[in-house]
Amino acid sequence: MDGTAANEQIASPRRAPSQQRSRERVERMLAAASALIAEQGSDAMRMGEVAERAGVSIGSLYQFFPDKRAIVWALAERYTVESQACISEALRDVTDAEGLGRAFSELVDIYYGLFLAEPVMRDIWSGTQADKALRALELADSRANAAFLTAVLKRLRPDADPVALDTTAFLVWQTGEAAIRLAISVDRPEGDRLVAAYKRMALRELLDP
Amino acid sequence: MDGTAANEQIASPRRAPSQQRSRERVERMLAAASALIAEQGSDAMRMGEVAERAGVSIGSLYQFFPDKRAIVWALAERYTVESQACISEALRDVTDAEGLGRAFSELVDIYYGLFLAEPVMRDIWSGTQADKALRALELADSRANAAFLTAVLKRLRPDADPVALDTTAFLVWQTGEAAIRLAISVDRPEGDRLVAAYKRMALRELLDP
DNA sequence: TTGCAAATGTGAGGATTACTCATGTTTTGA
DNA sequence: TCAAAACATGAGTAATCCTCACATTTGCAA
Repeated sequence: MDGTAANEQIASPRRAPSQQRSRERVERMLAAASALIAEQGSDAMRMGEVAERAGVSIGSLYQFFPDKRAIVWALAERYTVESQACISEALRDVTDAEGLGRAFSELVDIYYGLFLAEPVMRDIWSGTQADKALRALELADSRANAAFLTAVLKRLRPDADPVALDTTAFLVWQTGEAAIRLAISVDRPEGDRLVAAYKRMALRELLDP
Repeated sequence: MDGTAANEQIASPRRAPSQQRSRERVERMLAAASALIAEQGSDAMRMGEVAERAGVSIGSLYQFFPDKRAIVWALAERYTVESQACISEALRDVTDAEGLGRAFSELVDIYYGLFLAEPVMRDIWSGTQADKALRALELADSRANAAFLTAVLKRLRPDADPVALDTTAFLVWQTGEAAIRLAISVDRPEGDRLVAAYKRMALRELLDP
């Protein structure tokens, strides 16, 4: 996993941990950051607090992370990799319209549940769009996820315009993330209704050219 | 990312300008902030720079704006008020499905154009979701805009479940904003395709229960 | 006009925080 | 064994938001 696509702009180089001891310490730093983001949000997260909670010095933090955003970025990348594997698997074996309907619905539920349950993910995807680099990561991630959808669509409709299918998949994915973000920021019952409505709308677009 | 903690919920109130002189100065402050946001983004905007460019002292800035966010908020509110009037007018006279189709398509184009043309708006709506208060404003704004759509839907389908119509309108609006945000962050031709695809998807949902 | 309170204007300085760097400690590998 | 590389430290630096004590201007009643 290179992940250099969105890394161009920031990337002050930092040493990667090569010893067992430092690898464990980096894990503690990430865990501390994750906990703090869950409690207060990434904006309110203080580097000194991360260091203190991880039981390391401020200097050690900067030994492995070039700046504050890099910590959030590292956490975001983990979720990204994890969820991409999940999506790839869910859509791999889809061969017909009904299968797509089932898989898509399931996928939306999984994402919705993930956002509801993971405060860090929630914060990262709804609270760091100000950051150009993270926004680029999100866009690249969204494109990659949409590509799985595109592949399925091409299998279902081999004669359709590939560019149109690509556009549809990208749109469906991006609006899906928006719908879920919306759903988690309102009351639970309304959120559930919104997610259900989104599924209907998106599936119609996916299944009917 | 920001210099100072924003742990407090809402900014403390500040005196509103009551004299002609101060009203003009506040205008200059907002104009300066707008220009700086257009140039560098709201995150990179420095209060000292705003003051200097407006030809006022730092203290004067804080006389009328409790903090940095308040300036961005004030600019955002202007656009909000303006666009709400536009939406209300566009949807007021819709009485049939065809009319809704036309009005909706037009509205999406207007929004798309606005986002493309106004760097400040672009920054505000894609770069301030980190801010809890601004996110709340955006949500309230979205709800208000969706309400215009709901009113139209109720006129077109008086027998349908009002809650379902409400959900549909809210979903369509929110995903529309997401689609447009996506469209302006990719290449122009792809953006145009995405907006067109969104229109198709949303209109199908709006017109067909 | 005059006087005075309220509104407005000012900018040096307080407070916070991301980040650096000189220096000390531990691990590696030959 | 020992030198070099990796790692650890935390006081200090720079940047920035925002305050506050004091100066100036404006509105307005006497």
